[in-house]
Amino acid sequence: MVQYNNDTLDAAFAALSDGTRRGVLEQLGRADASITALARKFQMTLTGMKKHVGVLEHAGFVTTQKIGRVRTCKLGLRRLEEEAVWIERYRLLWDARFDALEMIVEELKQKEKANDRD
Amino acid sequence: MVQYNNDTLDAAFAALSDGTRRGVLEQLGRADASITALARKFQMTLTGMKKHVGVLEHAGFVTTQKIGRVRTCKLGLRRLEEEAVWIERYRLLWDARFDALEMIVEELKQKEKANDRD
DNA sequence: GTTATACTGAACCATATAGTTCAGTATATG
DNA sequence: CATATACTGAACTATATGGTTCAGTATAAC
Repeated sequence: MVQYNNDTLDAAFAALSDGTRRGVLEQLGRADASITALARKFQMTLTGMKKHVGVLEHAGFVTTQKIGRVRTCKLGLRRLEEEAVWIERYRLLWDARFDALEMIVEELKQKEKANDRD
Repeated sequence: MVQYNNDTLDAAFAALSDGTRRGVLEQLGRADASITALARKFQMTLTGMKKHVGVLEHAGFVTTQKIGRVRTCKLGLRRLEEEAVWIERYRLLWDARFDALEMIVEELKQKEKANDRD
């Protein structure tokens, strides 16, 4: 019934709603990194960082690969395409809405003028 | 120490991470609406919808005004500017990162060729 | 072979989210 | 005035989030 759902988008925006995770994405934009390196940089336990990476991985923003004892994290193939599209679509809606409001305001002004003439 | 935080962005992305709230934004993009109207449209109690509207309001996406017994919700002044900027910046990072990767791949290919010639 | 490193998983904690019900208050309507 | 409507707030439930500690396992280094 509720077809307003889109789990992919939910997961993506939820992943982006945490400062640490946004920081991790920016970090990985500069260079791949191990869990340990990220944990140190963001002053957090390994376990804590692992969870954040898990969230980013689940959202498709990050992929990881374990070689030996080191798990290397890198940016995934998902490049915020969908999110950008959603936001853009919303912005268009917003613009349209406020253009409409302006028209109404304009209309009211005209009516007022007409009333003034009475 | 953790300067990766940005509560505004946190609140914005968190607000967008729920399908019902994204639906409400789209709805308000078409026309202002009361809590009751939104609750009916999204098949939810008044109290539940009030909470969603509260989240959107807190994030700055929606403003409300109570006249008589009706609280009318409309799009706020915040038009996802910051979010669009963040996402765009990330996308540039992403592109740069993958361009760099491509260069490395290219480099490896060259080395391989050189080895083949040995 | 011992020790250090890097991660992993389970369990726990505090708080937040998404929803509900129920009992109000305030405002329209007849 | 009586009743219906629209919202509000408190309290409760179930689940998720962001973090921790602690006890492992697997691999690398000496």
